[in-house]
Amino acid sequence: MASMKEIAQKAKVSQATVSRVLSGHPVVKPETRQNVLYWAKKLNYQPNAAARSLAGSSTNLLGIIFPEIANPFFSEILDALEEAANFEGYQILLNCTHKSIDREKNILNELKRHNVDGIITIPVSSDDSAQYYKALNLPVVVITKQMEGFNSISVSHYQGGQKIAQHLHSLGYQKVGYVGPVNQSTSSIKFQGFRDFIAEHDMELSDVIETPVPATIDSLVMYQTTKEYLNSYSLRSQALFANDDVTACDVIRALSEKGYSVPGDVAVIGFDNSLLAKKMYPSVSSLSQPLHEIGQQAVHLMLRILNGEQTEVSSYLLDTRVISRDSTVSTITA
Amino acid sequence: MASMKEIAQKAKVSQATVSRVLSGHPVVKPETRQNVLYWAKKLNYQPNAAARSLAGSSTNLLGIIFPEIANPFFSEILDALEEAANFEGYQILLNCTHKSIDREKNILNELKRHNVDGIITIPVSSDDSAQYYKALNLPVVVITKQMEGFNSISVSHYQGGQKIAQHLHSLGYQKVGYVGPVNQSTSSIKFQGFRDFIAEHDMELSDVIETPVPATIDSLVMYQTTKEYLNSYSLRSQALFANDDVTACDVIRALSEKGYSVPGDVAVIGFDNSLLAKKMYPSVSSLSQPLHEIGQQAVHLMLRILNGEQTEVSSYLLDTRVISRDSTVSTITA
DNA sequence: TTGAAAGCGCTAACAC
DNA sequence: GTGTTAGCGCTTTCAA
Repeated sequence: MASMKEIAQKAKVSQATVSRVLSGHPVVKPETRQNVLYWAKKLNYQPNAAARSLAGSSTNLLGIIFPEIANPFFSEILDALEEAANFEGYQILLNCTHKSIDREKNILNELKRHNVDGIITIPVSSDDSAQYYKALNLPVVVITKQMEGFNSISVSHYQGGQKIAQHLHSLGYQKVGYVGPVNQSTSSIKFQGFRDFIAEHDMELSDVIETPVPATIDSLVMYQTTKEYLNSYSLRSQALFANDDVTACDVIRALSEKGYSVPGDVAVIGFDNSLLAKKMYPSVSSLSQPLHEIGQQAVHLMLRILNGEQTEVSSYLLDTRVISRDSTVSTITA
Repeated sequence: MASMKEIAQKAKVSQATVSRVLSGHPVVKPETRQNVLYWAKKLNYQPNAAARSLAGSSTNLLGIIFPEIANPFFSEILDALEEAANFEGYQILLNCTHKSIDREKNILNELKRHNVDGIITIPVSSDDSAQYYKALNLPVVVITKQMEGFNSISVSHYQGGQKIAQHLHSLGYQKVGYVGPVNQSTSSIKFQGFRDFIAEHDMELSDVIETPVPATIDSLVMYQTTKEYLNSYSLRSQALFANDDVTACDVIRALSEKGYSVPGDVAVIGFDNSLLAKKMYPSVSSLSQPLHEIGQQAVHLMLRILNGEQTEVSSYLLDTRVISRDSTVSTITA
């Protein structure tokens, strides 16, 4: 690969001048600049990232930490993240915790070695992960959730839960239920918003189907738990709020297999508005998180931090809205 | 961050000795080694990747090039790729072409700058992309398709098309149709296998719904094209082969909206066996590509190349099989 | 078995 | 405006 040295020789200037030209330093004489640029182009010069990094400049590397990739919710965000980062001239180092805090620690060490300029992360735990990120002393942007003391881009899960309840309320459903984890961080917040709205309106929480947090997207645990519940109890709800779209799909399957029609007998609404909700037939109503925007904003926030334009820590909450589809209001003509 | 120099000072040896110990050079005296390791651990030493790279060793960086991320087919492979790579101590530089060959060229330059050890890619075009990869002079592994002159891990799309036809044949469907692009590389090969099987058996290709290649996963073009076809012609097929699972979902929606029941009136089968096929209700029959294995094998093949254990170019074809689900054989009790 | 020293390609401070 | 020079943290000869 062509180096600055070669360009310097061809252009008959010093290597420092080449550096000046290529890093846009203004003092160079126009014709010298032209000449250097000519040779740089001719030799298809690509700056050596390692050398740049070593010599003290930035790496233009962003570390990305996700719990899981093969989940439409995450992969849509990743898509946006990649696009925004590359547009801004950054490369992405992709890492996956699989929800293990030990993996997360290792990843953090790896990213440190590679001198990433910053990290955009969905941390394993909002409580336990914080110390490790703090110790890095690097710009960090947390996404899809909040972590005390860190910049974040997310949505209000509490308000999301409320909006879901409100949607069901506006459709006239009075007895409603919830399917999902009840103690896990974001899930419990959604649930709380949901319950609070119910309590304040003429509604009743008729069923709570508590599920474990699934380890991977392939887990059948939400389906199984729902199926068992339906086998053991008679469902009292007219509408069910599923903790996310994956769960919603599983709930619809379980209900359908037990002979309930959706939404005829029971309405179902998910959370995230990921690909699954859109592609299912009947399509699944869902609370829309602006996935693309989360990715984009995360990158832009990171850039502001790197440019010193943003120094104080802040949490940005993006807007959500209910996307009403077939699973709560049928448009299907029988 | 602790450097070798610091360790050298603490351990009272030269920096060269520290390097020897940490890179596993055998000549070091055991007690010296122990001492150095003690300090390395104590200072939580992390080797500086840039310095390593610059000093001539490998970067442990793998470039990954995908056309798109927010597609379950790709994101499942990416998941496996990340896991295998990290397990082997490699970091992944993720890049997305969005099916543009210009983007692809830029990405290749970016990866070159970062001195990646190798590239695992789904090239934009099996014909036009080749030259740019060749020019890099880096180890390349192509996945999910084949590219002349390059190592690859994929499945036989021709055989896949045949297996689909065979599956439909074995279920007694005689009039069958196809939905998807007919001229695009892999799609046309699937279609050819499908047609050849039909020609050799007592079957008839009754409908061909040609669609454009969708630009993104959010494209509604397959749905729309199918809907228009159904509006214009009366469907003659008893079963439809959809070019991939995303298309299958769209086809099921279009059919259902037109009053066809699936599989009662028309059976539908997809290709890839991605998340969508599994999570849909009714679930979608599909030709299973071993997505996890493709990712894993790609990384392992890359390692063999990097270790000089594999020098000649070869194409590996992994096994596929039909996963029979609700959309071809209903298990749903009405 | 260990140390000294060169050099990877670049940035940035300093001198002219 | 431009050249010279000193590192950045490591790997790798070459000597001792």
